Amino acid sequence: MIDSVDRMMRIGELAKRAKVTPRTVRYYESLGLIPPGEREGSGQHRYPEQTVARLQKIDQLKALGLSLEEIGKVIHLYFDDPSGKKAKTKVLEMLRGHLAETEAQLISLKQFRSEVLGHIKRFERWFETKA
Amino acid sequence: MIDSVDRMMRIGELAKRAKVTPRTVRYYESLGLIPPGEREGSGQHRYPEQTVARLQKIDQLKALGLSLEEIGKVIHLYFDDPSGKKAKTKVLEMLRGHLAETEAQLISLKQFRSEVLGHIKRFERWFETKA
DNA sequence: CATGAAGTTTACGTTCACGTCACCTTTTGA
DNA sequence: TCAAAAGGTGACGTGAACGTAAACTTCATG
Repeated sequence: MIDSVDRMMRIGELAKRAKVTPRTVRYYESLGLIPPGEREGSGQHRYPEQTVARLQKIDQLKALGLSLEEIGKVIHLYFDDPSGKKAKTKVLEMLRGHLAETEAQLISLKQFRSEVLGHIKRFERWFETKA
Repeated sequence: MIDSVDRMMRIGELAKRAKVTPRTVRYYESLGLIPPGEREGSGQHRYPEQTVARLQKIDQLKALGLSLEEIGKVIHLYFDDPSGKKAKTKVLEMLRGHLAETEAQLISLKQFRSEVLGHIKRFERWFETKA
């Protein structure tokens, strides 16, 4: 347990495991999306296991169409273990807001889908009348 | 008929009629999306009536979500092939591609929604056990 | 201990679809 | 005729998310 808890890795391994490039890791770190890797005096960073999951979560959120800036506003909710009622209340608030945004996105995405489908159907009808 | 056939206009009029800016006209021309306006020795361009329709068609395709690069691959079909069948077939292909992306996004967005709902429920349970 | 792989910082390059000067030439209208 | 309006060209700006090169330091291995 002790080993698995404080096993640290350097940027190359972290990047490979999260399927991103070291450049991306540094970029995200500069944006504060992932916690700064501890420096071992030598200047090299050391990252904990958890950071892999964090990078993967960022990737998931990106796939949802969120910008890195938007991700920055919510990513900590996934990894900070908030203590105290105030903190949790606030997290809950933010989650609800996040959910609302997600619902809104769902709606507009469905809207967009039906538009595209409409275009396709018009094309299909056009082909029928011509065939 | 003769008049309407070779009535030529300068970039300002063209732009106004197509509801774009002269900058956009030049940009599209540089990309080959519209045929180069004839130069009258003075260096000024003269565009035929048809170019208005071409700009409008570009706008329509943009509204469908096609990039200017994608539009470049099909726009000539609308004006070379009078039936427009080839063009529409190709646009249809592209739209299907876009639709596939949209569907994929919808799926992951729904997944994400249920994750967020899970978080909220966990918080609610936490509040219940504490209240 | 020597070397090559890996890591660090700095900083410019890239894509998209134009906007916005700047500076010069041509056209138009009173 | 002469100033204002319009046009032409070149080049830099925008914003997001990194890629890539350069020049140097540190790590790991035979």
